[in-house]
Amino acid sequence: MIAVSTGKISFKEQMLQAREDAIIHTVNRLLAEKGFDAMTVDEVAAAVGIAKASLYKHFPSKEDLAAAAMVRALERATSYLASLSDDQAAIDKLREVVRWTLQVKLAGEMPSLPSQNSSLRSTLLSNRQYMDGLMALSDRLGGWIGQAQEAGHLNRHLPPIAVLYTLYARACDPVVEFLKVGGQHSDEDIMRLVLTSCFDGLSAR
Amino acid sequence: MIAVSTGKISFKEQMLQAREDAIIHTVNRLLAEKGFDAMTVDEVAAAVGIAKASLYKHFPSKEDLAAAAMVRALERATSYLASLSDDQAAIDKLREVVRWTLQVKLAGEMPSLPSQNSSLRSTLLSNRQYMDGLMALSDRLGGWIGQAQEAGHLNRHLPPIAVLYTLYARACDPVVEFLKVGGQHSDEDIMRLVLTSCFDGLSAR
DNA sequence: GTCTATAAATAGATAGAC
DNA sequence: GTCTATCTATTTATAGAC
Repeated sequence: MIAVSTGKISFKEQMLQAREDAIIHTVNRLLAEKGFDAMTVDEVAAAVGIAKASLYKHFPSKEDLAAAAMVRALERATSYLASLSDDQAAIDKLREVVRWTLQVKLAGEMPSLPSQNSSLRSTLLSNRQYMDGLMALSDRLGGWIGQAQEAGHLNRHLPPIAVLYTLYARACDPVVEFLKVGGQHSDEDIMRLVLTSCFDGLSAR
Repeated sequence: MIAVSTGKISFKEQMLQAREDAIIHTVNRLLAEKGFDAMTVDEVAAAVGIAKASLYKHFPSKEDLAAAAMVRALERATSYLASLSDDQAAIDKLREVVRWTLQVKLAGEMPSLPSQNSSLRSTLLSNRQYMDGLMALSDRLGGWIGQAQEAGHLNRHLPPIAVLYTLYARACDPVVEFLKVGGQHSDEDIMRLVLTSCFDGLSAR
């Protein structure tokens, strides 16, 4: 049945896809709000408005729910990367990526997972979509990091992998939440502060 | 019964204290290893070698166990701060503090708690020892941050509170773990890299 | 595929004897 | 205070009707 589809089947598939989109959106929000451990499957089902058993027809486990949300997040990130003009210097694109990350985070839409959870970890490692998405993202960022180092814009003494990890870490930087709950700074302020400390460091220049 | 103690009572109290020390040490290790959510009270009791019910005679809840470990960690930090010479420049003391933090972390002895957990959060907020210790530590670091800014060593455009949070965040920086599991860098390398990106930033100088 | 109802397992906390 | 045994609540996951 390759390349054959009736309108009815397509419609059904669209409905299915739409529901899964809603599920993933809810999971994404809950992962951003309370994290993987505090998020319960009952909660997800209730928020989506379907029975828990129905949820398990779409995703075989809680870990797979989280994985689907992470795949979606990676797609959003990759999509944003593609929107950046090739005319910009690599260092500027990297700054823009971090800014975008902080924006998503401040909007409460950045899912974050505990790096210690082993069952979650193995699910992610065996998820091809996730691993491929992560590799694609890392390759692209890695390329820009190399370019920025060659151009003398990024510290050449830092291994590219360390730079990459440091950029990724902005997606779960607790400084953002701390400053936000402090209430003394606007979102724009927070982004500026974190961007400054990330790229320029704490020391005076 | 103030300032009165028999040898017997003192001995009993010493035994009690020793046991609680062992409990706190175990909790500290487990919090560093697997985090608060993954740590179970059964596990703590088994590791200490006592029954779970006995554990609950010492600490009324899992949250209080974690709080006790955090108080201990704050004491260790404060003790380290006190060991730093007043002759050093404030900026150097701050660098040393971060280096010490990374060392403890790399040794697998830095407990870290989820900032989202609300029951844990309220337990910590109502724990006087914890709050006092945190305040004392923050005051001291805050003083050094101010001095370093006045001396022109720290970026004056960053609010001291943002600097403080950024320093605290090194205690739960995932970059450290990522680089460590990568296996390509020694602990000394990792400390150098994280210290560089923290104080000097990713951008070239 | 969606539902209700329930299984199965886990974990925080406690009762009561000693 | 320490123990064994148990309670209670929660949560992941599934059975089975429709």
